[in-house]
Amino acid sequence: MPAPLPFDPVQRAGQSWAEHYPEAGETVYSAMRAVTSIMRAQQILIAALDAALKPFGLTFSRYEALVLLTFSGSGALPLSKIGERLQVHATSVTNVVDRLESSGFVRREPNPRDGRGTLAVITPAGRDVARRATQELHHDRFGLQALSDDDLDQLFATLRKLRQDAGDFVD
Amino acid sequence: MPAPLPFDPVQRAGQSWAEHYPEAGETVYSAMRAVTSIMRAQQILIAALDAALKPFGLTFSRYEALVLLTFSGSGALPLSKIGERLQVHATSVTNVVDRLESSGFVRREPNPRDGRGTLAVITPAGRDVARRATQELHHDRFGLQALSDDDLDQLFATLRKLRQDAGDFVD
DNA sequence: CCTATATCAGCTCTACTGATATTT
DNA sequence: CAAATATCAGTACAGCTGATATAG
Repeated sequence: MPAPLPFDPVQRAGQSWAEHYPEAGETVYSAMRAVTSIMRAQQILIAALDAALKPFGLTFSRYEALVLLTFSGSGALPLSKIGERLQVHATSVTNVVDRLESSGFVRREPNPRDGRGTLAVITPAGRDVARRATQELHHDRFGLQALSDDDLDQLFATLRKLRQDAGDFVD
Repeated sequence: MPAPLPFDPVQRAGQSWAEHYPEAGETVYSAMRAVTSIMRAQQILIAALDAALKPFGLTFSRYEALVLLTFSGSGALPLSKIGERLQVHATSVTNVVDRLESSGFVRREPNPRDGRGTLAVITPAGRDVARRATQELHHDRFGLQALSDDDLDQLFATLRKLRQDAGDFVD
């Protein structure tokens, strides 16, 4: 890990932006700072989460899929439903389930209600690792120890507008 | 693009979390919603930005590096400085500069002040594409049209705590 | 001698496109 | 027949490790 900078690089970028694009206006500088902050925040969080999950043989993507399965009554979901809920591409679902399957955390079964479909079914080992990994992430507060409860709820509320605008859901 | 869900999947996940981990407490549900929202927001934004930049032969990473060069007085920066400012790994800087160089947007020069180092120097074509790409991103408000100026500034302020906590900078 | 800079080979991961087999 | 489900091959990208050559 490199030494910290003696200044906030995003703030500095915003100042440079204002100097070089004076006609753009404040709203553009605010947007630039926000988008850069989100990119960097995601990078920080995914690194922390993946590092915390590595001892369990999971990445955050695989963890999300596994937990979704524990939340379903039967521990089984069609792959299409997993993609829908986690907002990931069908081929990415195939990939994630492939890896969870080769780790022994899920198995595939044909969907009895739809001959085209496949169910991902969580195994006892999958339930166990999900439980232990969740305990760890709860302890880490999902990497967000630096933020207050109000910060967290405000982030959710604000980014919800963005997700809604992007067409993730109607509500 | 798939049909929108009739509910917010992050909100739904938060409810499931509270049901399945009742001992975890509200702060954990808030953290879970926030982290999931940040992940999804980044995915939405990077897709929009990369799509907007594709006609220019740029990705957002390459665009950031290019703009940083336009901000330096001489249009030249050591690769190490680029990595420091954009908070990216040295090998990633090499990769980004490789691609900008093969697009003709930058060239490499030995650093006259440090025999170990290399400068990335922006070319006239690089300046031109940076200018046009910036115009486009300003018009798109960096993909953040859904958010108000207050939302944007609040996001910056909140995520700044996270970046600071992660050791990006001291201030 | 130790550290910093940059590169390279090699790997993992996610995400996407386009094509395909199967079933509804 | 058209649409949905899942897979597969192939590509692009970012991110990392470990090793290396060079220079401060």
